[in-house]
Amino acid sequence: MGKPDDGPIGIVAALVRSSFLVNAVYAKSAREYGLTPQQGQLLCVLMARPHGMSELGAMLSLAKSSLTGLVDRTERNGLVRREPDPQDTRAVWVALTAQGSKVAGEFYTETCRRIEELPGSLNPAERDTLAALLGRVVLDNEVPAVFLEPDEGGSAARER
Amino acid sequence: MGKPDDGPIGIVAALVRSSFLVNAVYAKSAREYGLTPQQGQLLCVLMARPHGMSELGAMLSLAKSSLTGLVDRTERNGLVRREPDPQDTRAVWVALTAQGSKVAGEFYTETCRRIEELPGSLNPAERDTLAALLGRVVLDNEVPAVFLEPDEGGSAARER
DNA sequence: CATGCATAGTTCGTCGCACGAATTAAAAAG
DNA sequence: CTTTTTAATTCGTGCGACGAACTATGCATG
Repeated sequence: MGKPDDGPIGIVAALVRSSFLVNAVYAKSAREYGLTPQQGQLLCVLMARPHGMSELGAMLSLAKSSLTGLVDRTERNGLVRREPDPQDTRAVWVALTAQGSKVAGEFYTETCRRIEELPGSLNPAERDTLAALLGRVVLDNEVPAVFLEPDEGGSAARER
Repeated sequence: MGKPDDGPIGIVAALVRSSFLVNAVYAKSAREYGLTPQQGQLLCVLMARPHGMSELGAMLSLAKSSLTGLVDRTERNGLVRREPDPQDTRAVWVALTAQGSKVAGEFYTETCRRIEELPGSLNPAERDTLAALLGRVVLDNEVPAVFLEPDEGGSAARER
């Protein structure tokens, strides 16, 4: 058998290295919008609709204190706001501000564009196959919607 | 057209969400070995062989000061050591210690196992297709070997 | 209605980690 | 020999992760 790195890589290395690639692209894009990757992620989740802290914490797999800090910093940047919950005075809803919607939309659109370029050497059928297979993996593992579908994100980004 | 979340997800959302999933699994695994994700990543890179700081910085896309700190902390944990470069007294090589090799091997093996389970609902042909397509994306984008192939990693982990 | 339990979120303390600018020391180029 | 380039570290700063403890509120029970 040839050297391992001469052959096709396995599913495990492929998944980990593609994750590294996506993280790098995501972080670079976020940085260009004055965001950290975590702030970008928060904004993307909130593009769909406002969320409670408990729900956000669960989606982002963060300790409660981590989320409090992240929302504090993002609120201080004027991108989100906390709103009281009329039904439960303990709870708050986190929503995008007008500026937050604008930044989130732009960040999201540009990040979509960059991520879309990554599989650039695949033909359309191969892309569809990759999307279908990865999509099943994501579905089966119940990954939260930390990034909207372009259809969802596009309409959310346009509703400004 | 049906609701966007009823249909198959697109390549962009698939890539970002699968990255989120892999990150979560990787972080959880690292944590169980007393490592942070960044330390785990450093150890995995070093499983192949010792690296210079410049090469490590390039592979991990880190600022030089960030890498210095990461190596400081991992050295303090007894998992890596800095060795002088006989050819260039400015430079250092970073290598795994005996304990570092052990921890890296165990972390790597367990993380492989967990990542391998993610596409559990795909049949073998589908897994091979996914690996081939993602592998091409990774290759075309020149992603560094931040995670060894199981063949490489297995032999590296066994060389103890 | 009062009490106890559960939940929502924040505060606190700590450590890891990211960056850029500046610095020191050594190697390379002229 | 001097100047430029390179390797890595130090410094200062801010972000982000955690767990424990806390405060306040809602819910269930007697």
